[in-house]
Amino acid sequence: MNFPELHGWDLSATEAVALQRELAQRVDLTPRLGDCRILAGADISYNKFSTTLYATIVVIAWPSGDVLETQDVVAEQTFPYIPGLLSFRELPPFLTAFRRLQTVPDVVICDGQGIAHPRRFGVAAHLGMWLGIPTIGCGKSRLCGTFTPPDLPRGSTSPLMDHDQRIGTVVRTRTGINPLFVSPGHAVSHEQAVEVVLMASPKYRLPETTRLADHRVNLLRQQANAAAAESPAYPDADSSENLLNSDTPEAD
DNA sequence: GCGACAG
DNA sequence: ATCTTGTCGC
Repeated sequence: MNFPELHGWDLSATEAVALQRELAQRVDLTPRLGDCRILAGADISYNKFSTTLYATIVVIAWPSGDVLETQDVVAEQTFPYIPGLLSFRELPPFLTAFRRLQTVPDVVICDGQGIAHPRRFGVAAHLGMWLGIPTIGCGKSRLCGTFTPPDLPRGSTSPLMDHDQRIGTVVRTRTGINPLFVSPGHAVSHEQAVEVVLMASPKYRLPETTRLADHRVNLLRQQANAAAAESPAYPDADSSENLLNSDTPEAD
């Protein structure tokens, strides 16, 4: 995919919040979503206490579910996780992966919120503004807003409200299972966002795109861990003590 | 000041 | 998000 640089990423948390307020003004949710035959999912994983991020994009055909393309990226974290500023941590590696993508998806389903965000600029809205294609926020939990739990049957919904404004929809994708938090990211309506998420989640709680990306990104990380254990860049302290100290006199 | 807080 | 075994329920 090809897309222009929207802004730089060398920001403080304060600057990031200011940028969100600025960019949120330009969010355009005018529905421009046509056919949904090519869906994309994106996910990130990392080792606890590590700053290395593993990112994966999975593109699938629908309704066949066939995987059309995947892209993996390993990158160092450039921004920490701060609630409300998730996109500044996750978008840099995602954008690298999307640049390498040969297939242009009809819609991207993101892990996290779209406009259901304190400044109406969650990760899906931010990604959509960069890519210029329809995106949907589909979080497993709530960032902000109030709601009444939807009825138990799959397909039941309940509006996610921030005071008097609707910012998303709480959607039950499996009967009796915890609902998802769905909101428009870019170029989609509330209704379309819900429709797409329900379509992409026929059997499990999470959309197939999210499940596939989640599975693959964890394989990527675990394989990297195994490779690192097999041929470490630097031997661990215990096994290297003798080698490292062989020409170093002991202290008195 | 206190509680909440996507991944 | 990650760590982590078994277990309760449809």
